[in-house]
Amino acid sequence: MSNPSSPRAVTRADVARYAGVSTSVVSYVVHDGPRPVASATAARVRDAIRVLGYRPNASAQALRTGSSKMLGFVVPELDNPFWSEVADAVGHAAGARGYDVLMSSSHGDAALERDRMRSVSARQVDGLIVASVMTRPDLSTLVDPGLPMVLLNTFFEVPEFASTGVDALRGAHEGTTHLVSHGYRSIGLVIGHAGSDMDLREQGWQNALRDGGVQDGPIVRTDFSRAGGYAAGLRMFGAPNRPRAVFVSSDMQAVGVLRALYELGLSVPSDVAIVSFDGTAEADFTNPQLSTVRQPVAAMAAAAVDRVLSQEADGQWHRDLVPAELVLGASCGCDVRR
Amino acid sequence: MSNPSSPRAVTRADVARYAGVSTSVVSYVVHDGPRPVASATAARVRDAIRVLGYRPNASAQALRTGSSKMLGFVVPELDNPFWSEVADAVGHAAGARGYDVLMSSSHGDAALERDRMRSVSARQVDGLIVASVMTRPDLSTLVDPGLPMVLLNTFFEVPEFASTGVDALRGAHEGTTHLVSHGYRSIGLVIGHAGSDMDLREQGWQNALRDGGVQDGPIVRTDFSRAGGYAAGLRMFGAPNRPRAVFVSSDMQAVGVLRALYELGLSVPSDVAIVSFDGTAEADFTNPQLSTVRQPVAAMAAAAVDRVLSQEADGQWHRDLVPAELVLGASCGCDVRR
DNA sequence: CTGAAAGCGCTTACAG
DNA sequence: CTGAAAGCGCTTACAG
Repeated sequence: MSNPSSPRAVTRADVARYAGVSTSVVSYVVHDGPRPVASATAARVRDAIRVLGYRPNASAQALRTGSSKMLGFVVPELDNPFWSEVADAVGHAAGARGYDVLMSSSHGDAALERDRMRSVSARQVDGLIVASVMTRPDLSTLVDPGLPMVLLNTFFEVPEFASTGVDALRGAHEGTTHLVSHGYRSIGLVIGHAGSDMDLREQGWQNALRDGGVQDGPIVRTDFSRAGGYAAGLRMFGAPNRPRAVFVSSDMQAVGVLRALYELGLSVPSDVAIVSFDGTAEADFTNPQLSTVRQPVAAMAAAAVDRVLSQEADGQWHRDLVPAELVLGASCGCDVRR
Repeated sequence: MSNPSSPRAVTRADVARYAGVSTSVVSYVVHDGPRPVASATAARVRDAIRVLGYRPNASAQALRTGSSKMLGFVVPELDNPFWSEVADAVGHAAGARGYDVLMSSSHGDAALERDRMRSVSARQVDGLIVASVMTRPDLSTLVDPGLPMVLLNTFFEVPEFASTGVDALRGAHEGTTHLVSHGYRSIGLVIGHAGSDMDLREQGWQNALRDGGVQDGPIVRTDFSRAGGYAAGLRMFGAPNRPRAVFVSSDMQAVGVLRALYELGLSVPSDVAIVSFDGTAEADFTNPQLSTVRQPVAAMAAAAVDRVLSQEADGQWHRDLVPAELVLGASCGCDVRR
């Protein structure tokens, strides 16, 4: 497919010829081993590399060594701010360790996710990081035996698979407890669709209410999107017995709730107080600024990369649980500048 | 680096052995050519492939054929909503044509961008799509001769390089003219830092004012970010002679301007009307919804992918100019629902 | 219709 | 310290 008239790329043989050495020596210089090279010879080789603009052919290296120095990252949607922050963080963490990242979007579809995992793994990636769209990933058929794999941002421990995720139970508890501490006695929940198990964010909300001696507020289940939050907001706050506050399971949904409240003519936080979950950059710039339970995206990504690069495929598995942190804006009713 | 105890991946030789044919025949079946295979034989091979779970080693294929079926995409920042929408679109467009995408962030740094381009190109990508951080990319030293390359989202024609970009002059003109048509006679500009040339969005704003018989409004130059827009907003609207309306060069900046106006106690659109540029999903959900000049991101990405895949490295170059479209929200003062 | 063989560009054990 | 050679897994021209 590449242009037939294009000049052939510079190979190790060209460098060897130019420097008057064997091809082995070129490799020894490039990798600084495994055999020693006389410094004068090495200097000649380095010169040739510079002059000719030689860079090793990564495909040949991958074929020969069995390692591509690439990681695969399968993500639900790259155009969702939360996921794009995660993708950026994965790219940073991988880059810091000398790895490039092959990113692939599953568009939130389980079948496509499986497809992308297989296709990425055929590219000889050294590891696979998957933000699965499945709540409890059915991964028995997915895994390429011997390919290190880590699930990123799972809210549950997934037996037999390495996984990294936030402590959502604790985070949701903290966010909801904050609303309780403001004195609100009626606190609703807008929550994304989970699988058969109860979402830990819902569990955390419920626990916090009970711990605070507050009755369960209304629940609206919806998509994890701005549009989903908007629909949920109209439903929850268009009703006569609207709650005084709400905990929302993602920033994107909270942005939709804000729009709904705006249209309904309700003010935040004086009519309705909000705490959401994620801590994206977008939440820092809503009006008013969202109080939100921040997922430590950079730490999660780094943990996932480290885990996948150090993984033993010997049946051991680990769960890296990272802590969430409540970041106060003005939407909860706190007396902050914004 | 891969696990030493991991089972060796299935190769073509395993399939051949299992099916009782030569390795050549396996390839013929996989690719449906170039030599014919008896249907009974082909069926046996397909069976073996299925049973063993064989997938061709992409590194070996890339080495042998010179084509990796991968495209490289170098992007300033993956966690910026506009760029993540572009990245998603590039992924879609490439996937539809059978290509995976190696994404790499330059973090807005020209030196790093060069570095990423070189590293991606060493991976035998079949083409390189670059959203350059340079206003007028100095690419003479960057290009890998023979590697098809396309610049994405350049606002200028870049001689000697294939490029794809939006018709920003026309788009900015249309957005500003819309403000003029609302009757506003004082229309400022918040514009990102460009290079030495005048940004076409600034030019379009200026042309529209002059065409409409309106005096030039104040200009504030700032970063292409929410924080940049916020600072610009405080400066432009905290002053006594604030303009009645403003054209903002990106949605992210407009989000920052909205925050500044919120803090200043000014209402949109009754005190200040806004039209911005980009048309990201985030702009659809600000309060009020931003009126914005939408870049057709999917079309741009598709054009860039098509161009890079069809490129002749024969010295010809093209510019694909895609049209922008004004999407009306409520921030301009239009009487729409939101 | 089928198969043996060359060669893509590397790394590295081995011999000198 | 240096180099000739094997082999990673493929594709495809060539021979049968």
